[in-house]
Amino acid sequence: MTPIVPIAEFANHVGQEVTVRGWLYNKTGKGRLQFLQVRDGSGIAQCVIFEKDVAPEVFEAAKSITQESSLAVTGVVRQDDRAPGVPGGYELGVAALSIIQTAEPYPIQPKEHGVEFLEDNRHLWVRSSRQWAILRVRATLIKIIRDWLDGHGYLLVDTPIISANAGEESSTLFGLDFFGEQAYLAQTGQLYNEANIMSFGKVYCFGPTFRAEKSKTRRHLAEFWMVEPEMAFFDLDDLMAMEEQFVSSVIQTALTERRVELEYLERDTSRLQKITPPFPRISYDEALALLAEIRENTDDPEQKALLALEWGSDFGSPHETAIAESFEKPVFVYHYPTACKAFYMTPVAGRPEVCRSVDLLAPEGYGEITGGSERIHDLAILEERVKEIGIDPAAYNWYLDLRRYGTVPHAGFGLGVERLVAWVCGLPHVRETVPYARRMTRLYP
RNA sequence: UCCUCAGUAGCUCAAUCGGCAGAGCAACCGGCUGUUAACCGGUGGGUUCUAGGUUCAAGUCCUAGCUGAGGAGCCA
Repeated sequence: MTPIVPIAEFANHVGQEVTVRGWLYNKTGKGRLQFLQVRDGSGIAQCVIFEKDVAPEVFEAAKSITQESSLAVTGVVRQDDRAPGVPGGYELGVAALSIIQTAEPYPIQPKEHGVEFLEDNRHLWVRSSRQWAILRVRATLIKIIRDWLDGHGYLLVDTPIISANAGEESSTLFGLDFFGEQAYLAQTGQLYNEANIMSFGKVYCFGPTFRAEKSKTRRHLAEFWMVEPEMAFFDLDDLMAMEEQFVSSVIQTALTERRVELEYLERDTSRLQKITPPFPRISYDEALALLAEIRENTDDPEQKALLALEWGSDFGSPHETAIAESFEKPVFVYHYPTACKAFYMTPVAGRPEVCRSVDLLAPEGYGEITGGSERIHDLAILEERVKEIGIDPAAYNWYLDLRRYGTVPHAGFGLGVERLVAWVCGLPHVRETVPYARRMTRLYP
């Protein structure tokens, strides 16, 4: 028996006879010479079959094998610069071939397809090398995020996905029947994080979150993954300092660990390499002034209209993009108007119309990548805010309790995994950043 | 919810002024010893999104609907 070797490790097996088990990704023939591109999950390798080198039935099988048939090939690994693949540069000189199953005509070809067709066939599309590369980057980013937090004193504390809190924005929640009671799929684990920091100091939750918003844009999913760190004894400055270390480190590590995949995706990583601390920081007021300046300098009347904004409104997508494009690195925008942020964000002392919140806007049009704030830790102020917003204090009794029993200043933020993956991979749409996207128009497969 | 655009072969698309439904790829058959989404020759493949309407004649024009895409709002 020859050893079964992952394609990714071909470089360590040059001159040795090995077996690869996998699927036929693509095939081209030149008469008495056949090229099979075989993928095994770790990579894609070209397997070369000369008619004179193998038994007639093996060559016949190689000629007639269909795309995505499952197979095992045995042969000697050799270095050859002409060999395509991932990582490429090595190929297999085939001595034996066995077909496990001959695939029926495969719907996805190595060519352009429409997005609806591809999403209908997502269960097959995940095999495509581009999707394979993206999902490997995604898995690595998640691992790096967790490694960084675990290595910096944060404890993973899971928060519930089924939640009773109607709270802030019930229109954007997915409802469900919980043994006769109205329940909702979680939008955030943050309120539970605030309880957990009083036990563990620094925590994070990492899981799927759900928004029933009828959003149809390249940045929105109905089900998306979010990591939410929350820290006791953190103020807004601590928060920004932590975020820039965290985000920079995650990106730099991903560039190293997934170099091959990002190269395959033809991602220009030069801009990502510049993502190092410190990040620029501007206030909401300064951001408004910056937008006004950008409006002054543009001749495009459409752009002028899009960028119009009055004090007190939250930024839309065009504003975020324009602000972010003014900087090479991600930019922090802090002190947003209290009215356009969540009720639990701390008002600025002496200026309660703005709050101690901060969003991180990614460059290259990827928009808001994190959103966070210093939370209200004073019971009286929080009770007042609850009253102002008009939500039922009874439903938040446990949350208010946290301010009754040893409250401390604290802060936290949420980072959207899909937007991070899209940014790192340079993708135009978040639909490709998650294995099975759930969007307003997409529930199957 | 609003704005814009689109729907023709398995896939990606064409079809002039309203006048016989087309190509490439895929599939199938044949050829080719270094292909990179190979190439060359051949074969089969259609409820033109749906329902009405106008017309001698509708993929094309009109009305309504369905589905999708991009954007806005909202957000990570």
